Amino acid sequence: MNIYNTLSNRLEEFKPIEKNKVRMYVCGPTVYNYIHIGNARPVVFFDVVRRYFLYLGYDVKFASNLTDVNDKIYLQTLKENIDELAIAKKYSDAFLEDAQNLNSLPADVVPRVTEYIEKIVKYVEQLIEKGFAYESDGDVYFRVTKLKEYGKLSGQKIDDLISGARVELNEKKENPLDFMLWKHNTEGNTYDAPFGDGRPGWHTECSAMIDDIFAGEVDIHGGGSDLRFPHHENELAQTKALHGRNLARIWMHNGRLDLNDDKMSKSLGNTILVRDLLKEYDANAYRLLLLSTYYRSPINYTTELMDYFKNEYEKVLRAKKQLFLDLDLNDAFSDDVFDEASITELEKAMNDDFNTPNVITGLQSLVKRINVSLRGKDNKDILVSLYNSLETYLYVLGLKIDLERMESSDKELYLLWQGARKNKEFDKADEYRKELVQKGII
RNA sequence: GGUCCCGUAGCCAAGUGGCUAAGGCAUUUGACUGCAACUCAAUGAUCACCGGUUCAAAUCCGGUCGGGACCUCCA
Repeated sequence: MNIYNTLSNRLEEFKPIEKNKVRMYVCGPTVYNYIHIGNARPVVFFDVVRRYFLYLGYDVKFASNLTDVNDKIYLQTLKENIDELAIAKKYSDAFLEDAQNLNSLPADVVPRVTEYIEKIVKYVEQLIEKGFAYESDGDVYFRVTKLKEYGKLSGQKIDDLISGARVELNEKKENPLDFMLWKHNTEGNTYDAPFGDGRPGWHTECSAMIDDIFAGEVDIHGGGSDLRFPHHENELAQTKALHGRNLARIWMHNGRLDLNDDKMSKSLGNTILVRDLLKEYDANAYRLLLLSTYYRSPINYTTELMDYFKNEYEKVLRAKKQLFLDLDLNDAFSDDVFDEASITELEKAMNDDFNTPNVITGLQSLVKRINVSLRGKDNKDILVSLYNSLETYLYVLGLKIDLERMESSDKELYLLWQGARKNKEFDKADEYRKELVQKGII
């Protein structure tokens, strides 16, 4: 399996650090608001990455943090008139709920900054001891110039970054690029630390959490491409400084989602919240939309595009329903037969840096074969193998279609419908059909 | 100023050196059908432009034009 590594800017063959295990860490949100549909892209994409490793039989440990201590959370308290912990709780819960409604598997570990203050403080202390960080008027900063490789992940040189000219002036810093590990003078909740009351800086939490949860490098560290710099660069810098090693073998960054050709951002006010989208559209349809473009490419979200994937999803749904019905009527389910060609297609696409667009093409052709086989009254062995293959696709893509086997009375009803049609008793047939539709059977 | 990405049919989108450039939507046509829905089949590309390398380029190199990202909180 090849994965594109942002650190090396090339495809690399995936080799787990520990045999048959995958350690994944994906940056989660700062919980000061509901997430929008662009925030959902990494939530869905890295879920698919994880699902594929699970499908391959890897033992996957998946951690994704929640940043629940942050200035933005404090600012939100002013709007909502509840305290920081309540804001954090409200939007943490909302995020986890949204992720679940998007059919993403819950993370194995969900570390929160509030639970990690002590470890973060200790992390900062160690960086000070090693000379990579310094105190300045109660703040603590990371000394970027001490680390020769700073800039490697983002492909930037320190001098170029400085000449970027939009770096804020801050007299407390030795160098404008130095980033904050601990913020002393701050409004809202503060925490005790040897260098003074304050709050952790943004970047340190992930490094400290990964150290704690995985006790070493992770195989894959993921997040949106806008986290590459400065967030991930700084996480990497801290780890290099403290342990002299990388934080992750492979760094993966997903592309952005635009809305009608504009960047979607809360400050522009052109966001669509996940929870609003899901009132109108099935989560499966949105997953298809997100996965229909290669993960590193941008997606331009429009209503037309969403409607298109709504239709595409409904085709998949109909095919599964009809196939399921056919197998159910004949009691023809069986676990161990697959359509090899479509499984091979799935694996080939996924092994090629998670080429989900081609997986979806495979899904579409599978759906077509199902339709043809159902019409052609192919034998049950073929139908069940197609069914099991479809289930594999749906699992990897995280499309959730739950169907229940019919009660015997429903089976009878179905047969009555078929019989009435055969006998040209169309009034009766239409009644049966109506009832079957109501019950969601056809 | 620095770093980087993209430009494939009306639309979405694979392919990144080698048979006739995947697939889907829309369009048009046909088949199936008691009606309806569904479904199936057929239907379109000088791969932004110019030049170069090569036996061979959408794919590599140079240039032109156009669009965009990051360097600042942001998935």
